[in-house]
Amino acid sequence: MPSGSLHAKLADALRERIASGALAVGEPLPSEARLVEEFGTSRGTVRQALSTLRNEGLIEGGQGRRPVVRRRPMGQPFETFLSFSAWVELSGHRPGQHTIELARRGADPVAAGALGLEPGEPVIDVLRLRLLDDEPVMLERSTFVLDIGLLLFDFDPDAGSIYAGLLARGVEIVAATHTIDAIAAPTDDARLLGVAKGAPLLRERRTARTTDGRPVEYGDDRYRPDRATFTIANERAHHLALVRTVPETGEAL
Amino acid sequence: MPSGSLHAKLADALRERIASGALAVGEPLPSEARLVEEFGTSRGTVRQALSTLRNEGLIEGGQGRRPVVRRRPMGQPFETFLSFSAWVELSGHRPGQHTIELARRGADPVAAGALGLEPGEPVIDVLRLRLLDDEPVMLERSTFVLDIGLLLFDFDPDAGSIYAGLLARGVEIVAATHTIDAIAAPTDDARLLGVAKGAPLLRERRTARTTDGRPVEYGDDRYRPDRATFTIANERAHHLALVRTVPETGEAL
DNA sequence: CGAGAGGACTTGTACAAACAAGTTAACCGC
DNA sequence: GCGGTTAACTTGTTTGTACAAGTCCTCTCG
Repeated sequence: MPSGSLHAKLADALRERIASGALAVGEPLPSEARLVEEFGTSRGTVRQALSTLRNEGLIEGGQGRRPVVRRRPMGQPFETFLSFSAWVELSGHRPGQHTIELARRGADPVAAGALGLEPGEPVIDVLRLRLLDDEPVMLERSTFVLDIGLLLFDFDPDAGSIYAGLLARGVEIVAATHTIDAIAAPTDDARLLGVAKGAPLLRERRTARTTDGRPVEYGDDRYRPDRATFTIANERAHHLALVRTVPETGEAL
Repeated sequence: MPSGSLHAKLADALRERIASGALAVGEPLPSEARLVEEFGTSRGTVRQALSTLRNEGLIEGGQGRRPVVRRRPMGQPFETFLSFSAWVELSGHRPGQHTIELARRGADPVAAGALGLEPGEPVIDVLRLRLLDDEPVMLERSTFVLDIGLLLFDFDPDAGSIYAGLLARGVEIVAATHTIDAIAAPTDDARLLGVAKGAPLLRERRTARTTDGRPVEYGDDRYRPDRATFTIANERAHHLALVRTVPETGEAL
């Protein structure tokens, strides 16, 4: 998808070469002069494209030395973090889901606070059990504001990602705030996830917003910590990237 | 600290104005033409400085519209995430620590694996109880490679940040990988942290590296989830920022 | 054989000019 | 008064040129 401007097309082309492996990890990129020759643009445009890739963390290097392809492209943080299905597939496993409840009711105080509503205002609640290779991994409680949540009745939530379904209907979620902590499993959650009551669960609470900054979803996801963890890689100056990872099996609780 | 190049100095100057409040949040920056006039540079240089600030997330804006100062500068993610002391102080609380053990012994298999050593190779183990307003919040188990760890005997670990002490001795930790999950508190940990045995703890395991990529520390931090959580804010395209936050008091476990 | 000088190559910085495209506000006509 | 057009202003894109500074290889000299 060439995004109009020349430097964007050039950046896309180079990204493509890196993704396809035409430019291997650790390998130096063609020199700027070479790229100028190949793409028929000016050096300024080439440098603008390279600057984009540098900001994305795809390449690194210093003065006098050709930039090299970075070790780990570390994926698309946003989509990966937002979508359970996308994460599981990226991990090489098979995602699944079972919708336990899809209901319209009054908002509970916590969700109402996060969504900027009054408690009791009508919202759409979704309770889904998420599976990884047919085993329960996560219990997802989502609360959507009414107009967005009503769209959920239009498609099958068991089919796949809710976010993908909403996106197809024009609802674009572009920002979210996540809080991660740990809780003891209540009786109901323990039964659904197949763990003992009181066992530690990894909890991620989420407020998701659309382009205009309006919060449209409040989520409370509870993971079996032996099946899912969160991983963060950070480097000084260069920004953070966060992805969920599947811990090695056989790890003791 | 003007970093030599003109565009870096210009970026520093603008950062300074934002930090000092001379450019308030939400306020538009001077136009590029205005900055050219004021600093006596070319427009390309001005644009390069603005590009830097944009990448740092300090400003945002689109074509035809003057860029505006962003809502939250969102701090220094790396230092904040690395240093317990810095985080607590930033949260407006009083940090404290009590070193329980500082020992030289053979590396256990997990730490050895993370540090690229053979199990049993000599390492330096540190066990510290971290306090927030005099109450225990986190139990920190760190394993340092021998040459780095020996430096710890030179200064008082109870005085403050180990990272600050190491930095003063020329050990610069610039990258780390963090894994977050939840575990049930073992008997010893429960006693030290003042929670019931089996209570859920938020665990962060960490491998920290120096400039050359060599892993020098493996850490296992266990938090009381009612006193510390992890928060992530992400926006599409724009990268992630992560900070630890103190949850509101009185929140039920 | 090793160390150092030199030069070719590469990226970083800075300036200048011109046009494209989006935003804003004033202005004019109805 | 209201709506649409226009014009000024602003940022985005692209090209061109020149020099500075760092890297890497080669060649020479001791």
